[in-house]
Amino acid sequence: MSTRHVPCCNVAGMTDRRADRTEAIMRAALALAQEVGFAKLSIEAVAARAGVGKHTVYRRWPSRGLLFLDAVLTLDQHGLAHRDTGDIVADLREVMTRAADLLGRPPWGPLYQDLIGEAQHDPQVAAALNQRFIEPQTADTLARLRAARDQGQLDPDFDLDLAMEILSGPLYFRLLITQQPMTDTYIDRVLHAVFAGMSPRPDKGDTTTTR
Amino acid sequence: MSTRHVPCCNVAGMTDRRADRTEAIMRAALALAQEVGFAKLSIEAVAARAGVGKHTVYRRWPSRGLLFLDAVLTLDQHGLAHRDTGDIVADLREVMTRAADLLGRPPWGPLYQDLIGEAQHDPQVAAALNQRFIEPQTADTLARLRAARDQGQLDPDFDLDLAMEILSGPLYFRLLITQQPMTDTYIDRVLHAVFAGMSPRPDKGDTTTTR
DNA sequence: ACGGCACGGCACGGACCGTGTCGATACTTG
DNA sequence: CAAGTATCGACACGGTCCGTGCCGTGCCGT
Repeated sequence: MSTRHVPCCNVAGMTDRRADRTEAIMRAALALAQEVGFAKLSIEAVAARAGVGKHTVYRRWPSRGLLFLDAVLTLDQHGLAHRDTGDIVADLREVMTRAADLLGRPPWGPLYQDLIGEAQHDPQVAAALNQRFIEPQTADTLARLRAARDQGQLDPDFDLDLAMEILSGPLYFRLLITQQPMTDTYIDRVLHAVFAGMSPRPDKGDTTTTR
Repeated sequence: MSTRHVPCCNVAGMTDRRADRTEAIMRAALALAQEVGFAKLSIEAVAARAGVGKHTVYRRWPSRGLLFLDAVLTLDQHGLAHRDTGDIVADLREVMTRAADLLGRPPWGPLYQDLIGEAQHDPQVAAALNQRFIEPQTADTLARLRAARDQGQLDPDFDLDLAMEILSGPLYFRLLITQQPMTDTYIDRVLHAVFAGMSPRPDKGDTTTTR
């Protein structure tokens, strides 16, 4: 009874045959999703591609959406942690640029988009996505903002939570709604808007407009 | 050969039997979607509920997603047009509040959420949603912002496009990602952040934080 | 050597898909 | 009013995929 009844995604520490199948299934799901998109992703096809019986998939994941979530969240999040160079805007810009590159462009962009789409239909996917990706990410951003405020770079009553959502919101709006590209200049515009209005130093820089 | 080959949703001007079926189908789709959600919405069930053959559905809509789009966009958009009372912030707040009520709460909230979710999988739905709802809405917002700038309420180099996306983005972020409610106080915080930083008058008001 | 467990393969009933056919019905045209 | 035509509902079809049950096999620890 060593590794039994582990519901899903407990890759670390599994040296079993079980771990091999789990990884094979996720890899197959990822490859197929890139080829045909999540909408046409079937458990049957994933199992076949992974060289695995359907049961082996169903034993691990209760739904197609949660399998897809696990597969997509294998993406490398290392670049999305904030450094502290002392310059809050530069540090935020670095992560925002990397996030836009990673989540807004192939190969991960369309998958991430599909994942959020599925989260709109399936509450379990939505909850897991928040818990396993969004919340850690926002916590990191908030910590960096709080450090900047403590260092006196931001006004003491700077609204950290709101700033985080104003930094993220427009990027998600572009990704999910208008589906325009998230360019570096756009990120700069957002940063300028937030930190010209809310920081103590009214340092006017570029107001470059794209359109 | 009068009303033939009208692809879809040409309700106005149809007095045919065709119009009756079209409306019956959309009503059935809407009702079923509210009951079981878009994920479990099948053409068969819609046709059965509408008392209609499947062909009658397929003749009008090429996909389940586009049918759902037409059904959802029957919502009443009247309250989402900006007035011009002379106070840009008040006018924006009015529409934002109404939009949050309409699109963020039952009965339309979950449907709108599902619709955006489907847009992530289906480019046709995404394009149509933008063209038929998002773009008119943003155009209206932009027009109101431009009027305010022309009236001298905003700085001449105020970035209108960006402001629009900073006003919308955080609300969509809450609707689609964190799924937190879009409260009136949150709308006020967003408005304050944008118009404290970008308007010529640094009129500090409420910095009410919810959490 | 043995017992248990996860495995792959296979088959099943069921839900929907998208299409085809057919006779009935309503609208258009002359 | 009558002939013609487009659309309709009903039904049937092959196909895909779902989720589950069963069976024989191979790997595992004991």
